[in-house]
Amino acid sequence: MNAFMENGYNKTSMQDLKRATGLHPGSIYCAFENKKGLLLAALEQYNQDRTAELKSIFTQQHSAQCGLNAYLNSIVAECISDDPTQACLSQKAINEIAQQDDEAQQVLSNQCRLWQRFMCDVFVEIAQEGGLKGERKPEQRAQSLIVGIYGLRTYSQAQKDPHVIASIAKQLLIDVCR
Amino acid sequence: MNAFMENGYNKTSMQDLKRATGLHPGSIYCAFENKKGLLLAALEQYNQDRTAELKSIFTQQHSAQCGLNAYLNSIVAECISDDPTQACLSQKAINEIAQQDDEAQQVLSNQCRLWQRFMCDVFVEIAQEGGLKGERKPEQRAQSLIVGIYGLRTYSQAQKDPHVIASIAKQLLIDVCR
DNA sequence: CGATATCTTGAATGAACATTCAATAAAGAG
DNA sequence: CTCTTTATTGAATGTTCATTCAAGATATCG
Repeated sequence: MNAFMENGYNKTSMQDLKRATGLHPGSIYCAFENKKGLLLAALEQYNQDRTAELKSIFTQQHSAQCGLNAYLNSIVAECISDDPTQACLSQKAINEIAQQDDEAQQVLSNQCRLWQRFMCDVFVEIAQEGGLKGERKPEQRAQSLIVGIYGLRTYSQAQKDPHVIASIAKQLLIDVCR
Repeated sequence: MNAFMENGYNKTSMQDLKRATGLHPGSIYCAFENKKGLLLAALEQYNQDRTAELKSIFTQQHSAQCGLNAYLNSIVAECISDDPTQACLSQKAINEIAQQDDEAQQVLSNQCRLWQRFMCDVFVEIAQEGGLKGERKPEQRAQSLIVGIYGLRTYSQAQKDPHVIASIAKQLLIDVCR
């Protein structure tokens, strides 16, 4: 995961992967068939890790509203960080290889759908807490939120001003709960 | 530009570039020094083309409000398209190499800033037309718009439902003019 | 036309690439 | 302890990569 996050898929050589995994080429090919197989496994693992982290953030807070706020703060922290392993592997993969590889595209598409479903449930909860003003459907709010997060991650690589990133995230929270 | 858009930077070989440009390797190296030089030139050219197109969309409409609407529609059309040359080279480059190469990062950062400045002017115009409800600063609106467009482009590679893409864009327009 | 400068050509280069495989080691079964 | 199965190793493979360069073509100018 870290190797792919740092260099992207195409720039990551088998030698990088050998170093990152501590496995010899033969073992990697035995376990994952080829380089793409290892990527798919990394995407799977990454999604599991992030899903667990996501759920943990929300259960740690005493309301869905606070959860969403904490979640966005954690993303802002990642965007501001200069550590390449704080980037989102899914997003990098979507932009680099979704267009080139159908299998990867499908995995990423499913992961995105699951993420969206989770966020949708969050908005249902926030609605029950009375935290939503308008009458937009939770599905649409979840869509807008995810689009906003994708956008924030891209934007922050071009303009790494912490204050700006934080203020955009704040506005996103407002828009998505309006 | 097309070669880099289709394959990304790292996956594009010198042979691809030879085919795409009609130039022999020696000529490419004579004119652009190396592969990265050609990328930088492509980014420059792409930005010029897109800037001209952007301005043309807005001058073709009789108000900045209509211009923004037409602009978002054109982006939705690109997102929905399956043609890889309709993708945004800047966005692909930001996600693939901004982190890896300082020179490219700086070029992309500048281009983003110029785009944002243009959009900021658009919002000043829309305000004069009375098309904005709240009191957010035009700079912040431009930021949110750009973030939304980046996000839309990423999202559309994972979920290519034309109806969904269009509805997200519609909501983005609403949020950004609120 | 002749001389000088510039541009174009594409084969050659060595490095780096993804992948394979026979040899070796370890683990498991009887 | 022996035999069979499974996992590990890392050098070897052939390919493809970005880059170079001497030779040839074309343009420039007196």
